[in-house]
Amino acid sequence: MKTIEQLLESKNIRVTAMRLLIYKFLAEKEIAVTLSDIENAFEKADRTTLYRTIKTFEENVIVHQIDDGTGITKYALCEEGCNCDIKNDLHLHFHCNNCNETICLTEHKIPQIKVPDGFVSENVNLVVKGICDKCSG
Amino acid sequence: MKTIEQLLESKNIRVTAMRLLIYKFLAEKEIAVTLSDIENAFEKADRTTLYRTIKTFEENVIVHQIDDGTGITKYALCEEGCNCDIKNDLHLHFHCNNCNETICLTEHKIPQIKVPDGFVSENVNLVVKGICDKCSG
DNA sequence: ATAATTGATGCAATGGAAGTGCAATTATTA
DNA sequence: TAATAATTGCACTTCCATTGCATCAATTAT
Ligand SMILES: [Mn+2]
Ligand SMILES: [Mn+2]
Ligand SMILES: [Zn+2]
Ligand SMILES: [Zn+2]
Repeated sequence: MKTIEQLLESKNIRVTAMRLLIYKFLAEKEIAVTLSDIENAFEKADRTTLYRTIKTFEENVIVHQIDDGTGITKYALCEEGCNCDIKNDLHLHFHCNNCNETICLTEHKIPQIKVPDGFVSENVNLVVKGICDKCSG
Repeated sequence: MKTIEQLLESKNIRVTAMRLLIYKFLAEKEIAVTLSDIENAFEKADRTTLYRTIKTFEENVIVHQIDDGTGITKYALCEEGCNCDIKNDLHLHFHCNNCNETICLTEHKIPQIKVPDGFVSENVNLVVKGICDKCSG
């Protein structure tokens, strides 16, 4: 079990207070967050710093981007040992139409999708919308 | 085989020159188009009119919206007899990473996606990215 | 036919999110 | 300590989506 510091160092990312805070924030949430979610959580910090921090995380496969169709990009921590950079490792995302939260269903791998002759599938984005467990209870 | 006029009238949408032109434009294209694609095709017309026309079409299930992950909303005509408003009729979309075109693969229905207990699936967005038939040839 | 009403269009402005240039600050290395 | 490199903050920009309001056109009522 790596510490956050070790994780960052292993990817040659300098350990800064901001990066640790944002990482912890993401780790505590179990849902995908937008940049403005982060912004609201860290009002003292500048938006650009938050933006660049999350981009640094993204480039280094610490978080992955989620396009859930709301038009606003969301981010979530990659799982231990996930291979978000490798096309076939993609998992399913669920967007709740009631509470508007988006979560990673990391257990649910995306089924193989057949495409017509001549088409080459490189990667797949699958978002299921509906009512989440908390809202359907 | 309905004329465009009949289609519009059947949905209580007034037949205007602009609406006919935009409908024909969409019908000629076999790919999904952005608002600025339409804008470029009708430089004399105002963007707002084009925008509202497409929104009118969307509300009346004449076109459907496609979120292919490029960040820009695209639109395509609904098929004859399609039920885009009914959740299970959704089809697959393919986005080409080479030519950047997005097309409807209307023949390819989305497989049933299982979600965990407590979750209710209402609708699914599935976008496959890769190389299209024209670009892979 | 004319007036009243409703809807369509055009212009201007707004808002939100994403992204960039540059200067200032902070951390690392020489 | 000095030189260097990376991070942060501020201001600004761009792009797309959306709205308010005035005007214009079409439909309906008188
Ligand atoms: Mn995820
Ligand atoms: Mn389609
Ligand atoms: Zn919910
Ligand atoms: Zn292509």
